[in-house]
Formats: sequence, C-alpha cells, structure tokens
Amino acid sequence: METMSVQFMRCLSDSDSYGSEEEMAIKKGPWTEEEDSVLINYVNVHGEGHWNSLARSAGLKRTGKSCRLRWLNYLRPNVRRGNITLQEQLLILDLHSRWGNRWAKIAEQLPGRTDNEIKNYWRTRVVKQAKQLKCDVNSKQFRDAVRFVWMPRLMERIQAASSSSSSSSYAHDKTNLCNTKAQNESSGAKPITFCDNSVVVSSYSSGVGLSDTSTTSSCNLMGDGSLSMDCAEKGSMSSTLWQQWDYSDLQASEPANGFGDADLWTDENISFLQQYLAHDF
DNA sequence: AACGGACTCAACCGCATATTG
DNA sequence: CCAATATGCGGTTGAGTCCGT
Repeated sequence: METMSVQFMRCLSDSDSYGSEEEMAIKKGPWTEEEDSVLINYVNVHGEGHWNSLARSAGLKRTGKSCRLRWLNYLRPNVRRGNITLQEQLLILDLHSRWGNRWAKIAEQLPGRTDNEIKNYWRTRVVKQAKQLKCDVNSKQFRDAVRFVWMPRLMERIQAASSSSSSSSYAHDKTNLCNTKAQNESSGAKPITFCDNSVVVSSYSSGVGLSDTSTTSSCNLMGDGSLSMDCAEKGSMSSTLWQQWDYSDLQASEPANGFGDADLWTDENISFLQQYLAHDF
C-alpha cells in the first residue's frame, strides 16, 4: 500500500496561504495512518471546521478540503462501511427517483453513509447496468425499469430475507429507516417505510426532480409475503409482463441470510429487463 | 504463474454558494 | 457593497484489487 507514489506539488489554489515555500508543499494521494491519527486527534480536541487553518495548525501538509473530505468520508465517528444493504439500495433508488443526483441530500437519509459512497454505488452499479441495457440512465425506459422491476424485486428480497432471518442487523436497519422516516416527514418528504409489515413505495415521479408527477405507483409487500402493485400511469409496464415475473428462481438464488449478497444486478435480472424494454419499445 | 481488462472506491478537481472582513 | 476566503457539492480520475483467460 505504501508503495504507491505520493505526489508533492506546489499548490497555489484553494486559497491556502502558507508562510514559506517549504510550507507550500502540499501532499496529495492516499492518507497514511499517521496523518489519520493526527487529524483525528486534532478534531477531537478542537472540533470540526476551519479546515484550512486546521491543516496548518495540525502540521498536515494537506489542503483544508482534503482534510475535510478525509474526515467526513472516512474518519468521522459513525461512518458506516461495507456493503450497501438491500434496504439502502431500495432507499437510494427511491430517493434518486425524486431528487436526481443530489447525493448529499440522499446521503442525509442514509445514516452513516456518505454522499461519495452513494455516488460510487450509483455509478458502479446502476449506471453500469443502464449501459448494459443500452439505455440512458436518465431515460424513461430505464427509470420505469427501476421503478417497476428492480424496486419491487428488491422489496421481495427484503421481505424474503426478513421472514427467513430475524437477525439483529435487520432489526437495526429497520430502526434506522424508521428514524429516517420520521426525519423525512418532518421535512416534507415521503420515503419508503419499513415500520410495519408492509413496504410502501409512495408516489414516484417519472421525472428527475419533484415537479413531474406524471406517474404514481404503489408497491406493497403484504404480511404474507405476497406483493401487490398499482400503477396509475397509462402505458406503464403491462400486467402481462408483470405476471411473467418468475419469483421462484429468485428464492433459489437467495443467500441463506438474505444479505450475504446485496447485489441485485444479476444476469438473470438484466435479461428480464432487456425483455421488458424490448417489449415496450 | 502471468497477463490484461473490469471493477471499486478514495481522493482530487472545478464550480457554486456562503461567510467574513 | 465588494473582494477574499472558506465550505460544500457533484463530476471525474486513477491506483489497487479482482477475476477470467
């Protein structure tokens, strides 16, 4: 890890003012453990903020921006690391359908997750699959596919996992999402809820942003595990196609605990979507 | 085992907005 | 009010890792 090159460069940008030429040597690239502990100790004593002066006072040869980013995305307490859970994936898809690429805003609804992480998830998983399906990630086709195929399928898997496992991590996730719901309601948003036996995806906008409300759909995971879905939009995914969905194979491919593999983007799903898209257009 | 392409994610960049003097 | 500086955000990059051949 330490073999990677670490660049030093004269940095005149970012409004960093250093007293001497030597002090202007700004380090870039991956942070070392030593730098991390310096930053952690400094923030613990002096608090967050004033990043440029923090960088200088702490003796870190980094820009204030770099310190801030490192703290927020990695060192800050309660940063949640590891795989994005199914619930989180569902929430991301839901919130992205409302707010578009407002990563920071979306991240606020996922406790412990950073905007960077969510952005990376979107680009590496969702955008990649859109490309594989040969459609634009912002196209109506793809948004509908996400809304009417992937999201219900995610809910199905969440329900399957919750019924086959009463793991504490799931209970924890539910708690987090309930808290998130409370936060959202106070701010006017209407998120997916996980607080009871049903999972309700309320009122999707088919456009990126909140103003376009041409589509309303509601997907419900019932207490018995069955899925019901209403689409108010004319011309949306046909009931025939919807009925073609084969859930039996889904169960077969589900990991034992339901969360071992949180990735939904399987070849199987992709080929189904290709069928869906080909049928619709 | 070696190679190369695909993938992931930490970190950087540029720009917009907020704050300060 | 204005300029300088700080902060925050979204887009992009590239080093390291994974995985198939």
